[in-house]
Amino acid sequence: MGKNRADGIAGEKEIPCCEETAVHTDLVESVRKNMPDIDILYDLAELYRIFADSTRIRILYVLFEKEVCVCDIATILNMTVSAVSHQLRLLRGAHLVRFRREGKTCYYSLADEHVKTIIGQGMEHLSEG
Amino acid sequence: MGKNRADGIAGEKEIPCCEETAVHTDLVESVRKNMPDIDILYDLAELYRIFADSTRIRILYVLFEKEVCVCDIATILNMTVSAVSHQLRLLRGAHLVRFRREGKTCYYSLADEHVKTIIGQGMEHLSEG
DNA sequence: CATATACTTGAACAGTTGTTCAAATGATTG
DNA sequence: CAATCATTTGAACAACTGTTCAAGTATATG
Repeated sequence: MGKNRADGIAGEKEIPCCEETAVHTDLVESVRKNMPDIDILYDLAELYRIFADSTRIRILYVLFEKEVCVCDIATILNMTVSAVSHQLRLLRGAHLVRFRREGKTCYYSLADEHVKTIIGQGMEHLSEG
Repeated sequence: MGKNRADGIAGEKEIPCCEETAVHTDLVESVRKNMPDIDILYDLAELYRIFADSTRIRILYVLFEKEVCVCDIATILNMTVSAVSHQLRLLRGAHLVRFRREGKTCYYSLADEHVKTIIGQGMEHLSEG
């Protein structure tokens, strides 16, 4: 459901639609040519889903500062270590954060600059709302 | 729940944490200074939630081409008009698409360039995965 | 090896989401 | 104003999400 099942792009020739209007072949073809494969779009949606939670964004903002351990993130954000760990697992799965173990302690840091760019663009969009 | 309730940033002075490690005052202060208000983070998460569905991304890719009516989007993407309309309402609410009525027909188009930038950055992140 | 610490993992629960179906608008035409 | 077309809206349902709680690793230390 939420996940989504692709049905690809339909139609072939001129598709009569809203009577007057019609889906023209060249538009369908353009879309077909420029839209990435559904599997990629699925991964893309999954990537944005990771950003779609303020807890995870707050964790990322902590990591903007420096590399920190799970326990410190929990303390700073006033959350349980367990809740933080669950979220870090998702962030790790999306390759948004890096992971390093030093003795008993696990340190997390930002994976790359895209995180900052994506969040920056989002903030820009909001402020121009 | 999913939505999220902010608890702000905790602590004040040196917070002993993982015994050896400690949350230092300057880190807490840095985070407090650089992290936007929770209400803004909430809006930001809500914005990404809109991108977090491949159906909506497919709709945006159609709009990358040109301004189209609901019915045409439905035809191109092989969806019901109703499903498309529901998603367009969300996209409209996030100011990601613009809306124009001409007689019986409703035309939709991209609101601004941030949409393309955000999707572009996401695609870049994926391809460097 | 027993204990303690730092963290991860799994199950469970309430809350949220996307689609479908049916009914309701809004605008145009006869 | 009745009929039709393009679209929106509301209720309902299954599937998914984030947190909590309890139990499980992994590493270090006595």
